[in-house]
Amino acid sequence: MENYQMFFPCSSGGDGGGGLSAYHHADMSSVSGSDIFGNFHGGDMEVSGVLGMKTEVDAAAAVEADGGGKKKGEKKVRKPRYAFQTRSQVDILDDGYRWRKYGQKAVKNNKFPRSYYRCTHQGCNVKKQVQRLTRDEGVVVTTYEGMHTHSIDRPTDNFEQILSRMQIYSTPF
DNA sequence: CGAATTTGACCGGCGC
DNA sequence: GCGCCGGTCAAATTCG
Repeated sequence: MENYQMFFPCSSGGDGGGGLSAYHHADMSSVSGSDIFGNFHGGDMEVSGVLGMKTEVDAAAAVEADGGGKKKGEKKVRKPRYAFQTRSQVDILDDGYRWRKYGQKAVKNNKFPRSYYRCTHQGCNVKKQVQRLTRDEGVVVTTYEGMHTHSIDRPTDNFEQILSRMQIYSTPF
């Protein structure tokens, strides 16, 4: 009933994301290694269509207000991270939600800074990251973290509409 | 006037 | 134990 926030419910088993596994911030100290999505399209594998997505369940800290005074034994709430790689020259990939930029940091492996966004909805602690690939400025990686607990504030007709919008921004020459 | 955005500083974790 | 990197928050500013 409340699963329309998922753009792509295709995160089901099947592939299990066996193709994409480059998103690891483990080697933050090592210069060569944290090439996020660097080899993603480095070879011949490029985003032909509109986006390349990777779904991964990463165990992270649980930061949820329980409202019940004391809370212990927090269940391992995995924070699903969804990375969308889109080909667009503009970083304003409006998916229909309201985002508030709360930080911007530059990455070593990227000459472009990474933007941190957060959902402005109360109780919706969804975070979004937007990063541009150094090798391809036309490629924007949007990483969604968390799940929206409210409906979209924008008239989202269909995925095709969003995709169409993305294509509009993407001007292939 | 209110909300959103910007930039800087601070904090925590991990590595060495 | 110290240093470095990444991430987040906070205050000030700007735009609508």
